[in-house]
Amino acid sequence: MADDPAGLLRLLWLIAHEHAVSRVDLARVLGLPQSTISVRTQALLTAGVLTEHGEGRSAGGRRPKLLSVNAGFGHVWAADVGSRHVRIGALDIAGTLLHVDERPLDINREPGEVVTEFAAAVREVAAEADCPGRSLGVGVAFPGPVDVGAGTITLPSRMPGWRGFAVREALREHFEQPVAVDNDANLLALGESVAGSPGRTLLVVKAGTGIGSGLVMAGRLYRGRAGVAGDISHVRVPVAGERPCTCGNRGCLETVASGAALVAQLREQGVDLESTAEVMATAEDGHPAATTAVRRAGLQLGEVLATVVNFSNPDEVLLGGALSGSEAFMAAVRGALYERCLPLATRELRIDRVRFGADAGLYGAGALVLDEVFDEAIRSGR
Amino acid sequence: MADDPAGLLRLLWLIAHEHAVSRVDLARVLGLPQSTISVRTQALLTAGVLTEHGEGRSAGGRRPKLLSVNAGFGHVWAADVGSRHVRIGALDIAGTLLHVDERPLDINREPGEVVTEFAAAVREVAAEADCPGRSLGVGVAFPGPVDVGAGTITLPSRMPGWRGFAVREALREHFEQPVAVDNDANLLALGESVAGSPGRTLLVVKAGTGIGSGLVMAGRLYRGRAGVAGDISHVRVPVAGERPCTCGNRGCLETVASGAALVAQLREQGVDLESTAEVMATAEDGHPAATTAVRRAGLQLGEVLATVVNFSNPDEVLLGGALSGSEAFMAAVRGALYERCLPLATRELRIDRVRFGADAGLYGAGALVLDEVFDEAIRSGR
DNA sequence: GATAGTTACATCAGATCTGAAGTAAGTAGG
DNA sequence: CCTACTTACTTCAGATCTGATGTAACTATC
Repeated sequence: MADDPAGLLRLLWLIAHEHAVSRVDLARVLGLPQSTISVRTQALLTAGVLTEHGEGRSAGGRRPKLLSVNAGFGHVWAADVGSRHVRIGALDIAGTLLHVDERPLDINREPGEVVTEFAAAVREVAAEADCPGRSLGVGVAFPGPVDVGAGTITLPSRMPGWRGFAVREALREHFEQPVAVDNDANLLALGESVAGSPGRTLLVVKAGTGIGSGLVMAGRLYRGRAGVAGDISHVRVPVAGERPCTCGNRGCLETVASGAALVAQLREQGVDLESTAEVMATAEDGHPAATTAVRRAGLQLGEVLATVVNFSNPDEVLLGGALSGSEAFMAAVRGALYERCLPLATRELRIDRVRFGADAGLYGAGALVLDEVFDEAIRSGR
Repeated sequence: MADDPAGLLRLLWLIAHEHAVSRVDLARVLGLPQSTISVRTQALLTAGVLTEHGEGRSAGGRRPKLLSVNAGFGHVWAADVGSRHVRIGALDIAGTLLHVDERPLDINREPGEVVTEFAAAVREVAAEADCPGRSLGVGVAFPGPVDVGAGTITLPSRMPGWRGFAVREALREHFEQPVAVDNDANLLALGESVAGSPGRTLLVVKAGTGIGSGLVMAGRLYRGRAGVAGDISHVRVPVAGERPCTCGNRGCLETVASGAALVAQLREQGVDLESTAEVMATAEDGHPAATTAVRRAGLQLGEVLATVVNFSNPDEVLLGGALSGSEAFMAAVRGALYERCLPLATRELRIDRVRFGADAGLYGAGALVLDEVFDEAIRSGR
């Protein structure tokens, strides 16, 4: 549990999605001894998170007892905060998304106000949705470095005025429930790791308005010393030349391959666009300038990722964020990676989109709170 | 122990170097509970690795029992295999180097022959040296990717004909002792981590004839999926243009910043040189072309490291290998890192040379075997 | 020189995890 | 319907680690 923050959650996920339904299945899929599974499921049964409902078909021996997740136990709220909007969703305790909605939210204001507005938005969505059980916690992904231990925003290049702001405390006051916060790219990575095979090393990249990445090793999210691990947006790339970046430096990847950069580039060329989403829609419509720009962004990102892949040697590279929706973008990234990485590093490397598309961040934010919720549930139910 | 391969070794290191002499000291320095230290020291005392010799000064209470390492328990042999030479050393069980020697060794031949010659060289050195106790094991660092689990050479760009060769087995037959093998950059990293503060994340770079790096997180060496993690030598750098690399690709860092590249560059300019060592000596003598070349190599490496540092966000960046001996090289790397990294990533980042200079690989190779030796000693002495 | 406070170390009980053995409950074949 | 084999799950003992408590041995103070 402690050595795998997503341990119990992955177990529930497997049960809920019928990838594993009996204790033996779980042991096999998770690569853990049956005794360990037996103890853990027992704890979850006692806590009321799991229930048993009858028996399955025999495979030549004793029939397995069928496990299922007790949906009535409750749900959590997850949110993925963007520059202009916030995506809000409810997840059941197995980490499955029950309901999603998107609301406008301007984060370029006084943090306290934003938090209040955010809380109201969540309550609104909650009133509309019909989620089973009571709400157990809230997880939020922010578009910038977060000090997870302290629950504060570290250095918000896209969130001016938020420096050092104690978001977690502010949110807890509004919700009076467990609250967990982290960086959006990290949570993208965490969400994918829960649904993926255990023990694999994942490099998950969020290519949206900004660019970020998260690394999951052996089920653990690696956050680095200052919690800024995974930053690849300020790597110098030759084609960026001397273009100034929000970080104060010049020639960063972000100035040529981020959604924000694409918007700027296309506007320079006289294409009337305002958001990353519009860029993607325009490219999808076959607009030549937009398509070329998206493809170039993929090549640039791929070049940078090649360095990171050679260095960290992951099992999978997963791409999320708005740009990853484009086939041309994905192809460009793949091409650059295969061309520039060592054969040994790419031989069995899986390069793919994140499983949950635009909702991937929500799955991760949900996973982060759920981990706390289960710890609490098991501790108290003993 | 299991979660920190250098656990016992670090403990012994602290005792031997008088950084910690009593159990309470150890607990404080290692950040572990006293009870754990008590149990571990007891096991080491029983195994005969540690001894108690009298008591220390009181600090206002009960006098501490002084611990010391039993040098008579034995020693291990460590080797750092280079392209043309092999560096051979003996380390006591605290991981301290007792004796070093360097011998010529041509690895561009049939692996079996090389191993035989290597074993003979070790025995020669051993005959000359007067090391306390018996030999307990052998650790060897190779200049290429090693499959540590299987004990084989993976893909030896600098060791043609070694592909898949079972070095560990071959060595074990010669020495009839525990043998441990790994990549040289990995062992450089491991060696530094034992002597450094526990729990820190270290990015250790070997800049010699080739370029490699190793990452240590929370005392654990990260080897990646295929055991090729840490490769940064085949990243594309703009100044390398279309220069062909041994990896089959073009424009790699290795073609401009490695010792081999410097030799080639300077020879093109009419400077008569053959080895990386000569390049460094020439630069040290103030030869302008050599100095410029070394400095440029540092800048190139620094640019690439900036990406890796932003991504992995370590506590320390440590440089080893022949090039790191140059002040100009170090300054260039530092400069590039500070210029290109995020302020958050460099704010408390330590950038330095490896503690043990040319012997750093030996410390790591020794640490790797010693870990096995202690496991064995404790298991049998029970 | 009794008392209180400090420091160092040992020991133990509780928690977690896991391998091995045990129990339960089926199928298949005669 | 009895025996042998499978499969599924439980239980238990042993290992490791650690927080809490206990013991030992000293210093300082009145």
